[in-house]
Amino acid sequence: MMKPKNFPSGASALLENIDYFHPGFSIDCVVFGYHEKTLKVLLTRYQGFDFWQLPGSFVLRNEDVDAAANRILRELTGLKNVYLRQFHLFGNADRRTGLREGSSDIFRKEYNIHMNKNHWFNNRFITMGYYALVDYTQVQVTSLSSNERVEWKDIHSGLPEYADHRIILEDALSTIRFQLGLIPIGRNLLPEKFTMSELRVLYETLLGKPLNRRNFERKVLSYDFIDKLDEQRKGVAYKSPQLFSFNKEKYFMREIKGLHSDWL
Amino acid sequence: MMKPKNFPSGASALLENIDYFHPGFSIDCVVFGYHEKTLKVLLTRYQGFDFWQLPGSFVLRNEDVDAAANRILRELTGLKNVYLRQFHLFGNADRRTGLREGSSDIFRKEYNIHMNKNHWFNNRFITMGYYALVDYTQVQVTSLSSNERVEWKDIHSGLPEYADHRIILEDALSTIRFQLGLIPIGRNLLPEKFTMSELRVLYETLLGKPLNRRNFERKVLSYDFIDKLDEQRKGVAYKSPQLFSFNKEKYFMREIKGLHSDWL
DNA sequence: GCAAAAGTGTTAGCTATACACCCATGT
DNA sequence: ACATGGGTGTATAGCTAACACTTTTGC
Repeated sequence: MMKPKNFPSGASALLENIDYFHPGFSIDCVVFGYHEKTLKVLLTRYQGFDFWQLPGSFVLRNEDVDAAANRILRELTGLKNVYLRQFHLFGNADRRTGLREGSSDIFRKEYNIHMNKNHWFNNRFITMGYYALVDYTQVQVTSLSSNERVEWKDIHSGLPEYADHRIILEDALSTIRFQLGLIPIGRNLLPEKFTMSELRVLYETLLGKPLNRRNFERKVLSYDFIDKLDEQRKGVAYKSPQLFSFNKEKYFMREIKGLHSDWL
Repeated sequence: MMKPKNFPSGASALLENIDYFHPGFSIDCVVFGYHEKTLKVLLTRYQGFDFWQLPGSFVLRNEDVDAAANRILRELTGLKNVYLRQFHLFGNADRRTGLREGSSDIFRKEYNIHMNKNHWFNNRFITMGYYALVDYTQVQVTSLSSNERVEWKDIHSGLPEYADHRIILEDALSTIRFQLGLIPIGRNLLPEKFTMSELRVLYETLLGKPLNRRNFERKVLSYDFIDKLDEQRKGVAYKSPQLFSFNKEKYFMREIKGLHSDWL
């Protein structure tokens, strides 16, 4: 039962011995990316299962829960220091793990999971929902194990079908939509350098409505966390647009204080 | 190991058999009240322990986590339908339960907890932090068990000393301060009917700064979730002030949409 | 009458919104 | 040349913030 040193950084070890993990608890991650004017989410699919689910994992017995979420993201996308936040705990009494239903006998055999009814693995799971915002262009999608596929799915077409994962995703979505007007969003979803139009279209996509070009620019610049660069985007059609980037310190301050910190 | 019917609505049964509970997981509640222009928090103290802690509990194996939080609040305050929200999951690898350190041998003996190192009770705990906003005047403080004391403590003097409970409380506080400018707060902390001054002083207390009387009233009324009553507070010194109350439907809408739903 | 709190009006300055116009570039 | 997206100016309506004045009440 003692955990070996350096164990495990890859999730292939996930079920090597189920008792290395904190009992009855899991993490589910909703990883958002933005590409070609659409919002994407990373979904995974296990061999032998005919549905997509949110990437998730268990937490090691001696691992911080937040660290476990970061581990999953690193394994999944190759990225460190991802923007990753808790958004909701899903603790319904009838929740089950993703690995036990349908054709999950495969897993039981392969990973030597006992069917003891009193073992935590065969009982209710509490799961913490995390959402992540990542730069689509920087992500290298990697399967956590050989019997798993990971893909970017369009938020409007490919949705997870497993258990309550659809609810978890919806909840993550409404969380970021609510946050949109409260804290700055964009640094994590856009490349380092971006044009004002790209930022605006991102907001339009998330809000689902068109925004006034002129007024958007004025407002977003008034918050003073975006720097105008001495550079333009080349090789595009029509007039070369100005490039901007986020000022990390000022952006970070606004993340903490919120955009409406001056209320009363 | 099977859970008996109707078990337990009182926390005296809490440790009757530790395996009735979801392993390695607990709830901590930060219950805020407002009285005599100060913010208060409910703390508890177990017999044989020389420190105050946040009220908390385990979750029954077949109980929704949110339901468990509501159960604690009901037992503690006598109130149903309390404003109660998740705010953060505390999952550091070195977290321990509140019942094992110091003079906790009392508990081990009394409740027949085995010292088996592999038992979840003797390992790391993940705890979900909930905060509650309650009407101080409606609360009947009740101890969860005979060997426990529960008291309202001033937020600036009496602070919990157990483990990371101070951090959890701080976190709850900064959460409600942040929310203050985003969603309406007050309905749950104030009595049914209140004066504009009482509402303003509540905000001043939470924000820690004085607010302009005239402009506060105009702004808060402009949000249109407060009804002016045909009634005045009687028996107070000086001019009788106008009474107001929250319009439940409109208030509820603003809770969901936020005060800045018109952003862009 | 006076002090204290309540109730209400005014104004200068700022922000939001809508719209207008010109510019640069690839075809 | 012209279509398309980029860059910038402006005028109006509405809101904020600061302050001032009046009213009511208990002592």
